[in-house]
Amino acid sequence: MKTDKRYEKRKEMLPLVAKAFACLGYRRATTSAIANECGVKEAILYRLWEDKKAMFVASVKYLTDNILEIWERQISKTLQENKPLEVLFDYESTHFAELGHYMIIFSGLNEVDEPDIKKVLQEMYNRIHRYLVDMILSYYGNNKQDVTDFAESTAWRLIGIGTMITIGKHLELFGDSMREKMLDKNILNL
Amino acid sequence: MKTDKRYEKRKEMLPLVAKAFACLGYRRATTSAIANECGVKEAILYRLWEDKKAMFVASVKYLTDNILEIWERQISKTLQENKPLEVLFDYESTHFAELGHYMIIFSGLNEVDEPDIKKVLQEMYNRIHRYLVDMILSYYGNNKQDVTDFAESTAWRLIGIGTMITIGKHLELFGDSMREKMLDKNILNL
DNA sequence: TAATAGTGTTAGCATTTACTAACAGTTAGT
DNA sequence: ACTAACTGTTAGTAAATGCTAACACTATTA
Repeated sequence: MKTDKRYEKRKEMLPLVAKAFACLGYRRATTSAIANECGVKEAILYRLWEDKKAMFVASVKYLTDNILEIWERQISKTLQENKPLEVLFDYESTHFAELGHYMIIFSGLNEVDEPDIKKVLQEMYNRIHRYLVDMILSYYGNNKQDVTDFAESTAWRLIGIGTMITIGKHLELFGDSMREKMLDKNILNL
Repeated sequence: MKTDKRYEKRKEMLPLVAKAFACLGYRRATTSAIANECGVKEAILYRLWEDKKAMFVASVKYLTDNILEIWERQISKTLQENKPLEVLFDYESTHFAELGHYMIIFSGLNEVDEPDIKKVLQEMYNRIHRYLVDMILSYYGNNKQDVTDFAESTAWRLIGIGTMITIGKHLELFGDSMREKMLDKNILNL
């Protein structure tokens, strides 16, 4: 039926739409630029999503899934030898910002007066935060209240540090060695 | 002469121009919106600055000065009783993101392919970073190499945490108590 | 007073941009 | 084969936006 086909098509296009947003940000990713990236005409995109905002919302969701999947895969790959949190630190300290998923967030933050966009960004941050919290808790193997508090604030801090690493890379503020120092495991009092 | 008057006018308008950019971001701050905020017509702005980009660059510089001045004032106010870094922590843990100076940065990050914008953002980050590094160094009262390394990476981390606090406030991700925990002095191993 | 420079306002231009109508060709079901 | 739905393309529209020309008015200077 109609909806089935649309669903398929959306699934096929979404990575490309998301890529356009991730490279250009919300405003600069004009509908024509997105269509170009997808190798189709604008009218086709508008048959798959109601408007540009809907394309953006779908892209944020997609990229969130994407990041968590990559982390998950990376962790399970080396689960035998290392603790998850350490794997994540090692991975991110070298790969952070490689995917270029960040522009979409910064540009989205400028559009928060659109409720849909605000909501999807909240969901994204909360999902990533929850994932990190769980990992920190399992690292310490403890669920007492004060540890939970520590895990939650630490998780937010880690996301912040990651953001700064991203900005630093984007603006060429510092090099690889600084990036590694910023994500040194010592900052967790390990 | 001509330039003198222009200089005066610019100085008078700049805080309002900056406010428009800070509230709306680069793209949403249309020249008409900026002019509105200033209570003048667009043509007048274009007699003071070459183009919108120049207005933005001037605004970023202005806001950087502004932040550093506020910090400086806050520190000198309580210098007798506390160490500068602690004052800054206390101050920021309650006031962070109050000035709303952040939108201008996020929106600027989407325009980095404009060399002027990239440059002014780099300068801004480097100035703030240097300021924090000096403060951390003076806190530890030591200039050995490893301490410098620590101070530099810690300063970037602090800016990152501040950024996350800002985003958290903007997106209503967490409340005041979390903000305080995130900027707890313990994270400096004090 | 006359000439020059500066200020404020209007109107508008050229371009971009999100979005759509409509048509031609194709596929699919009966 | 015939109808109906879908796909791809063209062309275009209405609004927004960065920016400017040009005019009337005022202040300044010679």
